[in-house]
Amino acid sequence: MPGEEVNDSLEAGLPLEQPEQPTLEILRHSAAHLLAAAVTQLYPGTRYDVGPAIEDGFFYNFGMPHGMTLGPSELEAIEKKMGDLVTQKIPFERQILPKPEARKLFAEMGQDLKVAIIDRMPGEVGEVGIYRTGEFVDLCRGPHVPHTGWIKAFRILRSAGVYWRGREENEQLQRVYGTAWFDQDELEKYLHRLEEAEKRDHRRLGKELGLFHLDPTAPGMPYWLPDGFIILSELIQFSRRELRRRGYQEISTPLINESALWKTSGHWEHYQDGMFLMEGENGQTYGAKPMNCPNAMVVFNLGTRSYRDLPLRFSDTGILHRNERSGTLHGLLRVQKFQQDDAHIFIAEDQIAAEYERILEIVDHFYGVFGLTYQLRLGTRPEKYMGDIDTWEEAERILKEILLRQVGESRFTIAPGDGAFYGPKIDIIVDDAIGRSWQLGTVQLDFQIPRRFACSYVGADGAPHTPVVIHRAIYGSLERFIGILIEHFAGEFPLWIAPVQCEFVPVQDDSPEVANAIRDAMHSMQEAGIRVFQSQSAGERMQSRIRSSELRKVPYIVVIGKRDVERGDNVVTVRDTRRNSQATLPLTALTTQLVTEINERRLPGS
RNA sequence: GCCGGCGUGGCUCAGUGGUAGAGCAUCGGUUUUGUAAACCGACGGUCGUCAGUUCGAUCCUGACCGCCGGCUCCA
Repeated sequence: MPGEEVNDSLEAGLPLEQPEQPTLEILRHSAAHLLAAAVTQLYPGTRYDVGPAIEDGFFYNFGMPHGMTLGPSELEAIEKKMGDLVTQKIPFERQILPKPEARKLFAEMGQDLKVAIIDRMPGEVGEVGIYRTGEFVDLCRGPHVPHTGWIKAFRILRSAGVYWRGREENEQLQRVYGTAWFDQDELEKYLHRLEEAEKRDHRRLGKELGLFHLDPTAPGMPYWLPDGFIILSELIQFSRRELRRRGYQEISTPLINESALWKTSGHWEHYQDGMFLMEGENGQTYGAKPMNCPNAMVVFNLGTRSYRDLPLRFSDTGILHRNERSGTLHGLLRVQKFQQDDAHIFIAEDQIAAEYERILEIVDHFYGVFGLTYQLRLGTRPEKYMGDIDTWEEAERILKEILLRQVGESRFTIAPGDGAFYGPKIDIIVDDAIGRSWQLGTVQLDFQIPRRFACSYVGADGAPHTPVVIHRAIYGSLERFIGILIEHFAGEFPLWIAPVQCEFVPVQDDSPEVANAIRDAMHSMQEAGIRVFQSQSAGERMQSRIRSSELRKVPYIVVIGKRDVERGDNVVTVRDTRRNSQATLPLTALTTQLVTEINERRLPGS
């Protein structure tokens, strides 16, 4: 639901055609009007702004009288009032007015926010639509349901303070979010879906499965606990192997650098707010790195580089710190400490397209391994940018061309102003459990920073040239990537990254024979590289242990008891918790099966 | 940073202006069990922090810290 764009042209103008059957979108838009009608009735003097239908619901923004804010008790009253208006079956009445007349109407009602919308409309619009719902009048193109009685299944969900027109320097309005459906059953289903999504929440699963910890003494700076660390290191190991094969060289660089470095790179001027700064002994200022790029420039400059060395690919899985505004942190998905599978690739200008192609191939490979579907997004020149506009436009043109050629117009979007301060970028976007979009990987084109560090290589012509740099991260932030993975798999990870791959449960825990059999079995699986674990807690019943393994989402549970030992054939019964099935097979066969599943990086259920 | 909400034992949550409970987990004992919770008992909290109101505050007020939902910002 966040970041919804409100398009004025949809809000105001000539009314749209009424379809034969109202759609969900129409219903929700009408619900937004109903909400505004309720609020203006309850709180006279309320100024109303915009109220569109959004995914799964609707909202409306209000300028409340006397700086009033909307809390739970107000929301309850509003929902009740809406219910009253529903039973009255008030018709939505359409009217078309010349623009000046509409302006006058809203001005007389003191609805300055509506007047502002009219004033922002393009000059060629001569007439606008007005919808009346009893006393409530809204500037609107519609269409709407015939009357308020249609809005039977709705729920007010929450309120939020939002800046008028999304700009921080503007007045803050009160936004009320709600959801609406055609019938009660669909509403219930939606609320149920929200509950299900909550069970996949990576913060909840992270705690339940002991993957990571966020301590109040280090807000937004995750601790990786043993089981979570296994996931982290498996991902890094996988990436390392793939990158080495593709000609990357790994380096490691300082976490803290003196401000001189940041001044050279431009971070001092353009990114200081996002950095943690500290004093040095002699009064110098140091900053924890928010990005690895300046260090990569230092490494590049250590030697005389030739065009024959390019592309020169330095990967750096460094830990970064970014000082975020409080209130923006969110579990692993928005943090102040994270590790990136970062790399900086130094190339000649004519190598840009080919290198991008190679990188986008890696992206496709990596995301495919996890079964993640992603969107690409081109981020263009931001307000705070470095360098000259011509270079920027050239870079943006190159990236757009690459995207058009590689994936086609339908597979990417453009986010104006979303580029890094040193260059435009192509981002990889993935959704979380409740449909919020997050940027993971990023492939950024940079003509600026190498110039600032006076990087150069000797060209085939014998003359010095400035390299172009591609900053790229495939996972992006490992923290964020793992957060997404937790939700994507609901904690049921592919075997190759599952912290515990196989757990052994004894039927009797007072039998030395059983204990020995388990020890031997575990040993042989460990030798094959499988992460095995023995169920602890003496005195528990087998059922209780199985339950506890299931809750920790252990993929395979092997139960061994006296009967198995007496048979002496090394045949075990394994429970496949993902398929909820059981199989009886020789231990060696089980080992082979798991090793194959790990090596093939098979997805759960495939 | 802004708006709203929340902050009680390791976890999930009750509760009251007279300094607190439950279940799970942990620990001890009994049980030795064949595929999602055996039974009995014990330990455990200065109720986020700091001020204030009050005879007395976990409960009321304020500030701060953290968290949650949005806004803004971003990997």
